[in-house]
Order: sequence, then structure tokens, then C-alpha cells
Amino acid sequence: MREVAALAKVSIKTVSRVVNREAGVSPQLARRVLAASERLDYRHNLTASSLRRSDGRSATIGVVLEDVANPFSSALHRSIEDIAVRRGVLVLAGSSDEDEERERKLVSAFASRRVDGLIIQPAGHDHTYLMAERKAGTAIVFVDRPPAFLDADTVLADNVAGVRRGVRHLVAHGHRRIGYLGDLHTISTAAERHRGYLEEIAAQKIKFDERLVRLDLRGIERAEAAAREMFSRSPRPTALLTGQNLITIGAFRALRQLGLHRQIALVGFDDILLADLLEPGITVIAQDPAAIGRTAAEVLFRRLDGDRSPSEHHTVVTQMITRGSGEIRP
Amino acid sequence: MREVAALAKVSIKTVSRVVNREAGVSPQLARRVLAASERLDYRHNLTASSLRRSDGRSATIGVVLEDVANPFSSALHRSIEDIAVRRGVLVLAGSSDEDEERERKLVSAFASRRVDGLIIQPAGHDHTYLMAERKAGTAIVFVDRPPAFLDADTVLADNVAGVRRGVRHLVAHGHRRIGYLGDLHTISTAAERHRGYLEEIAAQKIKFDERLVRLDLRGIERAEAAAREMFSRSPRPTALLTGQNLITIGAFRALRQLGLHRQIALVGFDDILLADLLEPGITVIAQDPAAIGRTAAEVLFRRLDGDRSPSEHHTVVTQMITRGSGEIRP
DNA sequence: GCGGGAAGTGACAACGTTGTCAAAAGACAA
DNA sequence: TTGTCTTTTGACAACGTTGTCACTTCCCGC
Repeated sequence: MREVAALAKVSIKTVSRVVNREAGVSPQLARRVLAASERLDYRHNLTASSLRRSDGRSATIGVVLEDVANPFSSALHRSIEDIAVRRGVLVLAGSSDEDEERERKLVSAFASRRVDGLIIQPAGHDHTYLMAERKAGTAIVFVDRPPAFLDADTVLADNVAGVRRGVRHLVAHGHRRIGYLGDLHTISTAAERHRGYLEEIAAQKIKFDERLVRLDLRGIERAEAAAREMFSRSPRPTALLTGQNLITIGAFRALRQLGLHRQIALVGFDDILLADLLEPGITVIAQDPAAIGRTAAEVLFRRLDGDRSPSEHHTVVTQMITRGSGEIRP
Repeated sequence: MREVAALAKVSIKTVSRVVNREAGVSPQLARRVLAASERLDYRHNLTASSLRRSDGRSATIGVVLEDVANPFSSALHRSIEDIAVRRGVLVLAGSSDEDEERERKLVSAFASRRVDGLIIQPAGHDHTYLMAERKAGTAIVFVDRPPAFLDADTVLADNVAGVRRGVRHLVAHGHRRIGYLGDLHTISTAAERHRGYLEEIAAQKIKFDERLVRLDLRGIERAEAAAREMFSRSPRPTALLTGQNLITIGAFRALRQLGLHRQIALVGFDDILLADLLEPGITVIAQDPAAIGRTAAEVLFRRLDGDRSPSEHHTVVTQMITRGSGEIRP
């Protein structure tokens, strides 16, 4: 900037004014400055700028996801980015891998880079550590799962209602022995979905049978093994409800191997690409990650624009998509 | 920092030393400083630090991807992140959507935040604009596609060889009329794959028939339409090679609709989740996005560590995975 | 020609750090 | 005790910006 000022024979303050498109610089001077900064290919240093600026904004937000490569998380990421770019805001993204400590470390790394806001798909179970950040002026929005011991904006899916609807759908197709395969019970969405299953089973006056439930299944392989194992014992379920996309895949794989995929009904939570091309197509309770991300980003930016109203809690509804697997009768 | 210094009754320089774990601070002073910064919950400001530091490093890199939500890109992203976190480096990610201008804007936004390095899956066809960045000391690595008019490190897949292998595989199963569905010809990988098809068709002494080729297909829908249209005319191919994952999905969808999925052979470039569960399973030429991302990040960090040797050009080999669809005979 | 106001410009300090260098304190030998 | 050397500490400037405020022009009306 100093060099540009020297070349254009103005003060650096004038260069700053031109760079920031501030009013009150005569057109001819502005042209001279622009030409000089072109010639020296000057690059504005946003970090220095945000250091000095009164609002201290870095035009950067941090996003903590379960895994940037997971289809659900990356869809969130993308829709957040779409809102952010419109405002010239960049996104720092990181994967927590369901690890509380990684979540905290990411947040701390974001904080030391002075992000303006945070969108967190939380792994941890105590978010009091974020109070300091918030006091420092960082806006914080939770997506997919609520925070613990912290009052903050949230954008969640209706997990309980979605699963209950899935169970009702299976019951309506004549099933009474409905199995459930769920993710880590420490993940709040997984706990919610499990609760939805239990509630609807009770509501349907079906006697609960714990032999039809397997929890804490992480990833395709473990879900597949659990499903295979469940079908090796009696009583066998006539239908399965799976609480997460990878679990759905694992369960379908097991059913295929056992040659049961056309006899056992299957409803999965969370949509999967290609689910419609399988035989049978997989009936799912689909979330709308794009809507979740968009809403979260909108809330975040409203906060950054000064909205100080009480915490908002948004619910993005799920939708059942019937494709065949959920309509198999016992 | 000033407040911490005041509370601990030391100079801010001593606080700085403690924060940076510099040697030569007496343990008792260090304890006092730590206690003070704990009490005021002081957060180190990395932007101010990197502004002042002699190396000027921000411990942040920028990654330009086609789309952070695309499975291939997000797998790249994840493997880059894994290398980066080990070094305490954070990742700014953005989607270019195959738009040259968005690519340039992202790079410029990254540059103004003074990222230490860039990993780019390029959309553009002229990367001379990056010379200024590189002169400023930013390390740059290209992934998936090579840069144009710029000499830089690259990590690419063996597109031509992979597609040729796929064509050979189909020929070995008795096919002579092999159709090809490709992505935008402006995308260099798409052009390469198309070239691989043409080369192997020629090498196999098959008479080239342009009626069996459709290019510039973006996304599932257009690929599906193109495949349907191709099968509505004669001559019909007996096998299809599809040049990208969404195109593979579109083609399979069309074949399913036409009831041809067990009669027409299909080999896709790029693996797809669930491809093994379709009937028939889809034979693919699989890339290894994790290896590509890892290699790119390793090269980038070697550059940041001072490696000034000539540009490196890595090729990550593809691998054929046979699952049924590619082994259908005419 | 003068006063008054608007428009344009620049000097300087400050943002939160760290590099440099000098000063203070401590350790040890003579 | 003194002198020398080492260790620990701090004062100050600087990184690349922008906010504040004051100064210089210029224009207009009288």
C-alpha cells in the first residue's frame, strides 16, 4: 500500500480510501491510484484490515461438521457456502469425526483466526466452553443437533416425528415385528430417532422386543454385521427401520446377501443417492440438508447484522419417499 | 494480551513468549502468565500474529473445488484436511461450479486472507493470473486437472489409460459397438477421457461411429436423456462407457427405464457409493480421490517447508472394479 | 475581496502481535 | 568484593491497514 501510494504520489490513506471505495476521492486521483495498484499488482490485506477496522470483522465463518466428506454434512456445507459467498464471506470447514475434543480444537482454531460466526454440527455434550466465544461477539448457530448447556440458535430436523411416521408406515403395511438399527446413542439425533421408534411402537400397542433393536452401529460394516446377526436369530423382524444413511446401506447389503431384500421391508432415515435404482428402491424418511444449511446461514448472518432477539429454534421437516422397500408386506 | 500482562505484572513481550512457548522464560513467571490468561480467558489472535511474524504465515490454506458437496471433491477435501490438521493448518474451501470467474474470485478472496497455500481443482483455462500469487510466496498445487499456461505441481488421475482399459475390457467381452457419454469437453479430464475412448477404439481397429458418442452432458438428467435418445435410434450400441459418476447414474437410470440394464454392458468412470448393490452391480474405473488429495497436500506442505525443486507431476492410478454390468456380453 | 462551507487530502495513532536489542538480574570464578 | 558471562526481562518499533481529525483547496454568495 505504501508503494502504491508512493507511485501514485498520494498518501496511503487515500489509497485505503480508493481500495475501500469510500466516497470523497476525486475521480482523477482514484484513477491514478487504481493504475498504480494495478501496476504493482497490489493485493489488499484483509487480515491487517480487519485488525484495524472498528468492527473487527474478518468476513470469514467457521463450520464444524461431522465429516466434510459425508453426503449429509457436505450438503450442509454447500448450502452454507452459497449464502456466505453472496456476502463476500468465506468458509473455514473442519471435521469433528464425532470427537468432542476435535470439535473444541476446531472451534479454538477458528476463534484464534477471529471468524465472525460459527455453524456447528456438534459432537460434544457440553458447550459451555463456547460462552467465552459468544461473549467475544462470535455468532453461533447449531445445526442437526442441539447444543448442551448453552442457549443458542438451532436448526434441526424433526427426528422423532420422522421416525414415528416411518414406523406407522410399516405398521400400515401389516408389520408388527419391526426391527430398529441405530447409530451411536451418544449422538443426539440418533437418540431422538431411537426415541421416535420406541414411542411409535408403544403408540401402536406393539409389545416392545429388545431383541429387535441394535444400537451404536457406526458405519456400513457394523450395520451390515448387526443386521446379519439379527436375522440369524429368532424372532426375526418382518421389517427394519434404519436410523442413518450408512446404516441403511449396511442393512440393505445384509438383506441382499441373505436373499431377503424382497421379503423384508426396509425404511431408512436420510435419503441416499441411487436409492431409487436399487431393487427394490429404498423407501426413506428424507431430510433436507440444503434447507437446514440455508436456514442456519440465514440466522447466522442476521445475528451478524445485529439481531439480538432471543434464540431461534427452527425445525426442518422430513419427508417420506416411498420407493418399494417400505411397502413390502410380511 | 495487554490485560494479561498487566494482571501478571509482566511486559506484553513476556506474555507473547509464554503464548508461543519460547524458551527462556522462568517457570514461575510462565505460571503466572498462564494463570492470568486463563482468568481473563485470553484468546491468541492469530491474524495479528501472522501480520507481525517474519514468515507471515497464516496457518491456513485455500482449496478450490468443483463443488464441496460433490462426492469426488469432498473426498479430496477430507484427505487434504487430514494432512493439514496435523500441522495445525486450517482449510478454507470454496466451490467453483466449473465457472472460471468463480475460481478467480475464490482465489482472490483466499489471497486477500493471506493463505499460505492453494490447492485448486481448476475450472479455468488460463492460470497466468496465479503468477502474481506465486511470486508473493503462495504455494500452489493443482489436483484432478492440470493448469493452463502455468507451470505448477499437479496431482492427476490417469484418465486416458483408465478409459482405454475400460474400452479394452468391453472389447474383451465381445463388444464392438461401444457408446461413449462424456462430460463438458471444456473440462480437461472429460476431454482426456474422451481421447482415451477414441484412442482405444482406434487401437482395437473398430470403425469409429460418431452416432455412438454424446458429449457435454452435465448432471444426471441430461445424461439420462442422452442415453435414452441414443437407444431410440440405430445403430444401438451393445455397451456404454460413461465418463463421469453422475453420467453413469443417468445412463443406468435410462437403461433401467428401457429394461436394458441386463442386456447392455456398462462401464463407468469414477466409483459410486452403492454401485455394488445395484443389479447388476456397476463395473467402474475407480479413481482414488483420497490418494489424490493426500498427495497434493503433501506436495503443498513440502513446498511450504521450503522445497524449491522443479514442479512435480504425480499420477494416481485408476483401478477397474468389476461388478457385473461391464461383463455383460452382446 | 472576503467569509463561509463543502470537498478533498494527509499526518498520525492505533489494532494485537512479535523481532530486535538493550538492560537488569543472577551465577560463578578469582 | 569485583568482573565476566549467562539468563531473564522489557522498551520500542514494526507488520499493513483504517479511524480521527485537522489542514488545504475550491466554490459560492455577497
